[in-house]
Amino acid sequence: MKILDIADVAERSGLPPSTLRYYEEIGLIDSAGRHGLRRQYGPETLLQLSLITMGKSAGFSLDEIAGMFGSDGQPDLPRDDLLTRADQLDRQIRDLTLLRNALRHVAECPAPSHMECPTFKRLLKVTTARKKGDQRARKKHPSKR
Amino acid sequence: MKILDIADVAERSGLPPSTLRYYEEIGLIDSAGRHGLRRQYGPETLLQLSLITMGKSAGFSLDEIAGMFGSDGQPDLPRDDLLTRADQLDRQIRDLTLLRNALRHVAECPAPSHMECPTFKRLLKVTTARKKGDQRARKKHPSKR
DNA sequence: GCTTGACCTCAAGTTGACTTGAATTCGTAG
DNA sequence: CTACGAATTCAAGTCAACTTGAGGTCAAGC
Repeated sequence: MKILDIADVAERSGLPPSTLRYYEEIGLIDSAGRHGLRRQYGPETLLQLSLITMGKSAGFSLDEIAGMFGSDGQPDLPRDDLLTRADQLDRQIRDLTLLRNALRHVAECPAPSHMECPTFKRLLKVTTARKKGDQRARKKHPSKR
Repeated sequence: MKILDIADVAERSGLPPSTLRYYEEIGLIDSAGRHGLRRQYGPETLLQLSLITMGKSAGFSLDEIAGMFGSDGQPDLPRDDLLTRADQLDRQIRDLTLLRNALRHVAECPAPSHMECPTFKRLLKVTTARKKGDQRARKKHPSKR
């Protein structure tokens, strides 16, 4: 079964057809052809959609994701950029881990006020030490619409 | 130095004053008072802002964050909910780790086409196996605006 | 060969999270 | 006491990422 129509892809990816059309419109994915009007997709589309979904949950914008993987799904960034992204992710993973620990902690800690609890404060202190220069750089590449 | 005015908080948190006002407007934070018109904040606000920033980077909406921590910064969810959130985070951390590994891999792998590379495909396969029931449950708690 | 249902297009609407701008109000330095 | 600069309010604007709706099209089953 090499070819999937939009309903199949929607079903398997969990994304509504409108979103798939939208992603195609902004050049994030490509359809393999049409059956009548109906869009048909190759199986690699499912992988691309996984990448996109992962990227989104990583906090990347669709624009940034489009920058990481061309519409053919091939990563097309220079090595350095990819590694920079990976480092960003490392930081984010650290933060999430912290947040998770904080949540688990407050779920178990019997202290009446968590802001008083030394463990909790320690958890927070780490992330509080974030400087102000770290806003995500706005990339303004010519929107390909 | 117990009390900070909005400029200090902006400086230390890295958030613009407009955002701080906005957060206050939607009930996410509270100001401790005014000096003339100027908002003054207690030091705990900085911690709350860290939590908010972490939560955002974890992909939570401001509404959800408001649900996790009351405007006093005290977590006020039942234990079970907190643990559920923590589990969500675990999954997300797994995904991000995967994505990071994928990025690092393609930065190093010499294969001409990554979609052919077995290592890359294996990395993707894991997340592709996501079913469709997993949309984040829309919580419709009465927006407190 | 006609109906039907799922898909199509295109424009417009929505939501969340802010930002911007005009007109106004203070506290402080001179 | 006046001027200045920074903060204030409130309405409106912006941006990304979709969704919705009206009106049209097709291929497959009957």
